[in-house]
Amino acid sequence: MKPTTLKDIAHELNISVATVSKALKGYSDVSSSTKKAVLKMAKKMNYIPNTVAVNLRTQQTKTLGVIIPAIVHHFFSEVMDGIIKEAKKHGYLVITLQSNENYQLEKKQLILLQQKRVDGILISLSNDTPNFDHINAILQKKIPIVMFDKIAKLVECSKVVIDDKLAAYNAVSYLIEKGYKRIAHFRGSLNPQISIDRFLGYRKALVDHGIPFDPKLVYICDNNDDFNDGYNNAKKMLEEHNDIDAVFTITDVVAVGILKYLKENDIKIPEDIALFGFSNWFMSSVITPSLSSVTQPGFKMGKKSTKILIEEIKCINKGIPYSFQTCVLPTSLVIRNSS
Amino acid sequence: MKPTTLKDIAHELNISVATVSKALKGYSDVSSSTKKAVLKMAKKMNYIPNTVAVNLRTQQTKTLGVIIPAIVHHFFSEVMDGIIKEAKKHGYLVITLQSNENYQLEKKQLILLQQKRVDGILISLSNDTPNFDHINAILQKKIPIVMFDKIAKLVECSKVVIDDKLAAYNAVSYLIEKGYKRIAHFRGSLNPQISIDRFLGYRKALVDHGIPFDPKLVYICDNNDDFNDGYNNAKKMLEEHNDIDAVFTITDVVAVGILKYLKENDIKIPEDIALFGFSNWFMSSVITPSLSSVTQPGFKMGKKSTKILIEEIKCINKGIPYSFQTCVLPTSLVIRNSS
DNA sequence: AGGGATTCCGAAATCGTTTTCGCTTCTTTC
DNA sequence: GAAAGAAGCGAAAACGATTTCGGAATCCCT
Repeated sequence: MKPTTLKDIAHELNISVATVSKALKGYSDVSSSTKKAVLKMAKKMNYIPNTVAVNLRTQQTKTLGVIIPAIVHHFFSEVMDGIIKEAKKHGYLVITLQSNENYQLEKKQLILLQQKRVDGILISLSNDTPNFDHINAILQKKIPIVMFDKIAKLVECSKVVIDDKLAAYNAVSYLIEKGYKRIAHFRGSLNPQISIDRFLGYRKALVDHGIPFDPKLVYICDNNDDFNDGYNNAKKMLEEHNDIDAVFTITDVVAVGILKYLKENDIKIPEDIALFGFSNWFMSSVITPSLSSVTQPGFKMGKKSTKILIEEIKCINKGIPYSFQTCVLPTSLVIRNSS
Repeated sequence: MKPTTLKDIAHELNISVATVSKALKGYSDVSSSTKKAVLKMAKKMNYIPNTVAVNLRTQQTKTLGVIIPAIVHHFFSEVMDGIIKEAKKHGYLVITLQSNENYQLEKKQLILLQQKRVDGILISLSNDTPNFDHINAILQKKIPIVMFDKIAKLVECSKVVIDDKLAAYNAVSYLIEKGYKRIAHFRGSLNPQISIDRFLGYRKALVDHGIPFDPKLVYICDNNDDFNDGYNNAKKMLEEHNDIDAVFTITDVVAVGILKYLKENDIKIPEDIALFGFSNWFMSSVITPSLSSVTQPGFKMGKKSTKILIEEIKCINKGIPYSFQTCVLPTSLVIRNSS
């Protein structure tokens, strides 16, 4: 009924627990005959080591904690895939927590992870995280944290990101070079760095190409419902302006919302209004018209973040110092029929 | 540097570890004055209980293990959302593992979860899982397992599913009633129950409506690449038959693959060929033409599975017997422009 | 004042490992 | 044949909590 323990094996073999443990772990001070006997008995009794006990003894859990805003999101599920696969490669398990874009919850989840004594934490910040004391508090306890995607520039830890500003700059520059002149921007919430950076890239592209920046052309999508944010703001935009010829959006789903509204109102894409999304969701390649977008390497981001985190954990275990790194993953433009 | 322990608090207050523990846990045999002092000191020293030690002592981890084929999948990410949220409600954390549709890996992951001493396991089987000994082995150790979506009917444990056969039956019946007569089926791998059931529903609908079942109209999509499976088999189908007027697919992405091929070849949907998908991905509502589909309540499935699992864990802890339940979640047809 | 009840606290066992250190026993060597 | 070295094993401490049980101190009551 109860799982087999070392003690059970030791008792069965009339030897000590210490010897059993050492035999199983390949210590050299165990004769090959007893080692063989232990191995055999362990298999016979279907021994499965109790990780909880091991964790307590070794003071590490071989477990990583992950906090993301939401898992039902193509990008984040790709990141999770990368995290889980890379962690597995190094013998780590991962506990997944969601912040639901909620600061209070994010704080609670961090405490939970500390209780669980995870060896390290991966986090992508929630939209309404106003300060980073909760992150710094953990860092200062020497628990390594790697931030990805939605990061805080001011926090001193390793980070894995894309160059959001540059990517946005390139996308908008492409639109401009294609001849579009009145380009609106559907941005995200005001807080997150990615939202700020993509906006800055948008603005810089305009200015650099001699197009005046008009704040009235910037719409904020911050209801955590990208599709309807896009749809509703598209309506609003068309009521307020009749000269928009392109829209650059914070993410593909917003663009799809716009697309829906435009099609319903017989506005041609890209002839009347062009669209350019961000993140390159699978969906974007199959809708009509297909949506131009910026690739955002979620899987790689997950893998790289995890790799860095595990390296840092290793350093801490060995007591050797390490320095924080910021890894910027490359992006590219995928040009499709919407622009 | 090291996290505060009960011993640290006890030492600081010149009382015993036992008393500190009891004070923190609200035992009645602690005077209110010392309780107050302990609480204060715990806060001052920023005490965070070590779950690993608690787990070892209490012999449970308050952790659930989840094994799914892949997390990068809209349906499974919804399930995960449901699982994580329901688990959190009951104070459980979840460890996510992927089987990559691989039987060997699935087995290994199960062992990992046992090592971790999770209190219960949620699993959706991989496509190429040929037998269920590995599942039964765990069940017989009295570790509760709840299967969802891709289940094994023969395994005796609780299950949460939809009625795949009925849902498929309804979808195909709808097509027939709409006047479609030569209806092909793009099915999944041969192994999984859901794939079998949806096929059976398809066949029964034909037969019940007096349409002969033609095995030549069944195409197998089993390359773990739904989109291209749909695309390539669509090509094949059109080469082999010229009278198909509708296709019912195992999942939406397959249908989207077909859709792509049909559009490339100027075959009108639904005039020439109608399409009916399964799972109702978000994508299906925004592509052109929008895709009819069967709703598959992923979030609910995750929640319900977790709820049942935690109930079973409770029963085990209390030593009261329980019986396995099979919960069949309702589905419905979403009729859109593709049929 | 004496007895019983109550209140409060702590020693110690326990969960299942890992790892150090010391103790035998055996082998080798001159 | 004695000293030195090696080989093999086990006792015990430790990780950080929980919980039982018993003891000491205080209280109340006649």
